[in-house]
Amino acid sequence: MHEERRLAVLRAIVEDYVTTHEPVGSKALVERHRLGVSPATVRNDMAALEEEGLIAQPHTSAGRIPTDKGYRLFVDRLAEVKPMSAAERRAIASFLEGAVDLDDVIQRSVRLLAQLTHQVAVIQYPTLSRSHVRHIEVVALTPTRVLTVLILSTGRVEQRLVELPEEVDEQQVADLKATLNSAVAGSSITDAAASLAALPDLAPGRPVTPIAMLVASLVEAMSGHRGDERVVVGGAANLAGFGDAFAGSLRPMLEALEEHVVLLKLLGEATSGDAVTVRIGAEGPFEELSAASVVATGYGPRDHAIGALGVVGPTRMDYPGSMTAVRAVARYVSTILDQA
Amino acid sequence: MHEERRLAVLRAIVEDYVTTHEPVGSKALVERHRLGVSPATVRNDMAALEEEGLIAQPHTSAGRIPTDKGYRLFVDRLAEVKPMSAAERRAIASFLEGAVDLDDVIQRSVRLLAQLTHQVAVIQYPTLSRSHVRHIEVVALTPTRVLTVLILSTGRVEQRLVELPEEVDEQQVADLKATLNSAVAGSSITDAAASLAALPDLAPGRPVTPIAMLVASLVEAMSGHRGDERVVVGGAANLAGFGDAFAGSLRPMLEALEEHVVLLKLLGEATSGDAVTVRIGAEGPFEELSAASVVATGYGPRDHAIGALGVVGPTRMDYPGSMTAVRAVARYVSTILDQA
DNA sequence: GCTTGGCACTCATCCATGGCGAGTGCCAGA
DNA sequence: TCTGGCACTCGCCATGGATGAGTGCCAAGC
Repeated sequence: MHEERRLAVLRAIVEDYVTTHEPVGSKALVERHRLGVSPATVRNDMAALEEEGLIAQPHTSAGRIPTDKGYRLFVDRLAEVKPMSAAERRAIASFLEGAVDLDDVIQRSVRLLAQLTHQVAVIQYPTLSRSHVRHIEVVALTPTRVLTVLILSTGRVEQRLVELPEEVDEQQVADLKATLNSAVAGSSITDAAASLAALPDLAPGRPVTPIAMLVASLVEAMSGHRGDERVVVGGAANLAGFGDAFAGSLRPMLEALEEHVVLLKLLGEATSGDAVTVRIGAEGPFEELSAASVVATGYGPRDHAIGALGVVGPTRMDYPGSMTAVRAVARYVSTILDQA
Repeated sequence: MHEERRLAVLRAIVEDYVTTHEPVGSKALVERHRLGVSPATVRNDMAALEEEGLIAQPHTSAGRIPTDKGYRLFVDRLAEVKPMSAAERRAIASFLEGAVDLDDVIQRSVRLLAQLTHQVAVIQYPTLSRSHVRHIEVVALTPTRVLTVLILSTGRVEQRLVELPEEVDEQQVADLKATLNSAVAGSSITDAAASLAALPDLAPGRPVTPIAMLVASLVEAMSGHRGDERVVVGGAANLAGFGDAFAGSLRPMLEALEEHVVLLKLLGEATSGDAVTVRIGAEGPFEELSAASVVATGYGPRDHAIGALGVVGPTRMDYPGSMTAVRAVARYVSTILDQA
């Protein structure tokens, strides 16, 4: 009943399968890992592991491969944190430090993450809901054409062009801008949206319609109607490398990656807490991704994640390595966004 | 020497191969197309076509498939313009008319095009160089932190956050903004960049450094350093459908699609003139895409394309259909951007 | 009671074989 | 110039046996 050794065998199976991509047999196992026992013993352990549903054989006379449940146990209890090499740390820092704006940070991060893990990387833009308003700008381009610009603490900028039914003059615009800023600057975006919704009533003397329209455009921008849906995918080419793992299901995979809604839900799950979340295979509600695992985590200030990032790969991926990379990149992104 | 019939045979071969994806033999050809001659005759014609390098056999006892040269001749001289059905027109219109801003137009268009052609669609954002400046906004967020916003005639908005080494006050900002707008509003972006580059010298009385920095950020934004590189890809999932055509070369394909520089060059070629450009197989300088064809065209006001869009697919694609779809979508995008 | 070597057994993979059939090229006749 | 006929080529597929990796079980040993 050497429970320990059985787990050591499971770990060895996972590690070997992840590197070779081939079912691993008892003999190969004892050769590659110094388990100190004979293949026959390992076979007995394997039988027990199979009984527990942690490993399986693709066909009768083949070696074993881990099941989703096996990977789960591996991730939860067996995986050791893989430290980053100094070289890797430096690579990350130098890769990201040249970024000039938010788009650039996101762009670079997604590439970096894909490159580090050799998998498909996914990054969500900072959520509007967790950020607060830094400034509101209102610009009259023509008397009936006004641009509203919303600048958020995350560095994100949302703008809306509003076509007005009647003219407004410079003074009105300046007044409105002052009113808006004093009302909402500094408050969280949800509070701000609420304050704004109450605003037009407060100024009954002015022509109601244009201002209401402008405020509406801001509220709409704040509600993040479209903004929140932004996700960036990188390293899709790595999908080709997974070849055999996704043999038949390449199309659903690609579709899921284009279907940002799915990705957002996936990343949303990872946003709470600051630990790295691992979703393995068919765990969770996404059938399209039942052959894939997701390693993700939130980024942003401690316990106030404003976005999430992660990687998507075959279930037979290098979990420790991916987790380390995801954690490291999230940390860097957090600090960069913080100081911006 | 029935030159005509030989070409009819070529056309038939292309059409059959495009639909069946299998080498087409002489017998099948006379059955499916009323050529009015026997298989034997067709075989003679085929031999001649092969002699000319327009078709080829994958192996000795197989049917023929068109070569790149064959497709080229088909596209140039044989393809008939395929009219759009009323239903398709309506689908396009309804698909695009709900768009709220530039991002949305691009997003919807790329999806639409992918859906219409069942291929990978690519759209370039409107180029900066062809547009002109509508307005410049300068906002001091804090005394040392200024946001410059550049609003272009295409609806595109570029913003840059500038960190200043010394403080500026409201008045300076307002002055600068007025100066900038009177200097460049309405002029083309290239002219504007030139004017701005000359500006700082014109105001020797003011603290030179902050203003110079702001102007520099605008010039940088205008030069489109990063802005011009924006391309959106849609329908990558359709790659999976090409399966056999790209069997081994799926990875390079995906890489090329992520490598926006390549796509931009590709689309750049199509920007001149308002005809639909077709690049078949290894034509052109992109080895990564030697197994693919590109159908693209510019969009924007007549003879002043401000961007390009198109589809990428296997050489054995439905050229007439793709060309029609690309042309139609480009036209709709042009009108929508024009009225925005 | 756990471990181990031995052994029979299962099956996927590989390769050679041979039949089948699609498709061709050529030729003689209309 | 077209057509039917005919021999020929060659990829595809199903068959079948050899191979070998890997297993499960059992009896003996520590």
